[in-house]
Amino acid sequence: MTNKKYITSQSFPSILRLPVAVDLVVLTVRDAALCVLLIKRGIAPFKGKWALPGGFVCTGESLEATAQRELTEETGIAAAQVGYMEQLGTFGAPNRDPREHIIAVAYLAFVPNLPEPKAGGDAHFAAIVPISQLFEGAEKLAFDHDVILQAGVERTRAKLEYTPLAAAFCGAEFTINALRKVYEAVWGCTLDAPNFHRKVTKTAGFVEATDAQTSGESGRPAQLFRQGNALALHPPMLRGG
Amino acid sequence: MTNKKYITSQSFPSILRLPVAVDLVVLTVRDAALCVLLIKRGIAPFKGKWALPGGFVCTGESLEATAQRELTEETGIAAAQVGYMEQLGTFGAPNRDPREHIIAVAYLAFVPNLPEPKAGGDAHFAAIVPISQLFEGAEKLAFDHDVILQAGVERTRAKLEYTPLAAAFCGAEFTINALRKVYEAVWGCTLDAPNFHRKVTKTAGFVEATDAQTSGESGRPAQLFRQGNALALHPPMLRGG
DNA sequence: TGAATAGTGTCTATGAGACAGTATGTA
DNA sequence: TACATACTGTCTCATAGACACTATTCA
Repeated sequence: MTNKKYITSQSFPSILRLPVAVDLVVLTVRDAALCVLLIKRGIAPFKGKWALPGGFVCTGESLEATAQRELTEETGIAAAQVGYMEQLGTFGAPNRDPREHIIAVAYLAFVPNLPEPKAGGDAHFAAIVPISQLFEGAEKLAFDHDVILQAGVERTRAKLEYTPLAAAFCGAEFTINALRKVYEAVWGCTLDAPNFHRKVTKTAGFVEATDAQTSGESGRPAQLFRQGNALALHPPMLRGG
Repeated sequence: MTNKKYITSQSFPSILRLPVAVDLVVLTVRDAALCVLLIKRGIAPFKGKWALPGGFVCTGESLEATAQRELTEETGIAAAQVGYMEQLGTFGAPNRDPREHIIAVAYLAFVPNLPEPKAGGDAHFAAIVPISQLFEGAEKLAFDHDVILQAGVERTRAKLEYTPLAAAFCGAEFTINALRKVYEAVWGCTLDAPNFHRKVTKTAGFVEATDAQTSGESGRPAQLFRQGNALALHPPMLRGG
């Protein structure tokens, strides 16, 4: 579709039109720490700064399609590797990009522990960085990506309370112990292993047992589970407070 | 700012630009029923259909500013009357508007019981309609507004569980009974009045007592409360199941 | 006094949390 | 056998829910 054709298909000639970007908060748990996938910017503005991966909505494309496309293009993560994805929020301050007013729709994705990312097609690098390092360090992300990342982390912490989505950080099959380590990484606390085990296995729809067990490791083999079919946990997990 | 100047300020000449609308899900409780404020469309498409109020983002305007402006322009509700407002989500399917691809950022607002709305400046009518009537009836809202409204109602039901925002449906001061009726309207159930009273008054930051009481009504006067300063309820309200 | 609404007491069942104890694997 | 990890039992305390009961107003 040519630009000319696009222009002539406009129904509101006088209405403001804005570029719409989709930015991704891709989270994973690595070495017992919640981490985010970042891209080092190769061009101005914020050249050399870390940023969330993202890109612009194209003609005829839904927001979800843009998110999936950018995930693959920018980070090399296939759709099948993504444990969960949802819309996080939309950020539209007129000055959030120094070039012009750009609307950013942020998506939040949970992926199981990843291999080191390969850089995408462009001349930029991807890295998986612990959240704690970003919040402690003085280094700011590009644009308003600190705010978006913070929103993503808080959404994630809340999601683990009332949904079974912690399993989205694990593979298809996982032990209760692995699930507990996800909670501990995301919430930044320790949980009592026996009580956690009972709570998870007795909450309807949280996990379902498979026929398999772990083997070859030290200690008693652990039962393997799959994510259950519940959309919400009744009652929810609690983090005190 | 002229259109010419706008065009020359673009930094990405080849990038798709889309109209960005803000649509409002304005909810209130009236006659013990959760209701939404709707506008009857005066122009095609969907002429004569009910729709959510909304309008386009203007130059230099944030999403929140657009939401506030549309609320006042389309419904006559002043900012001070709004109990609470938050972003609900963004809807961007390419075919959601038959004219062209339009991104809609939806906002959710809670307002205390309203007077009958006056029509806005345009030739359209506003009405406050019970949610139950919309979900039962066969009549569909314009565009994808049924989906947006559904998302708003579900967000609201969830918000009442873990925040003190039910108070945003009441005035500045309210009785515990009035607060309970908000819960009953939004959740569509009945709650035990004595237990509700104890739960609300004993949860830190949910409500704070004022010096005032009701008077002139039948029965024992009721203490008046204000919304507390808690952002979240620990532990949350429960709706069973 | 009676009706109406506000608010408290109290009993029971359920679940969270602490932590002792048992089960089952590897070295 | 020693050790490591998985899992279960059990006790205590806090809270939700049911519902009897008391308090305070108006007619």
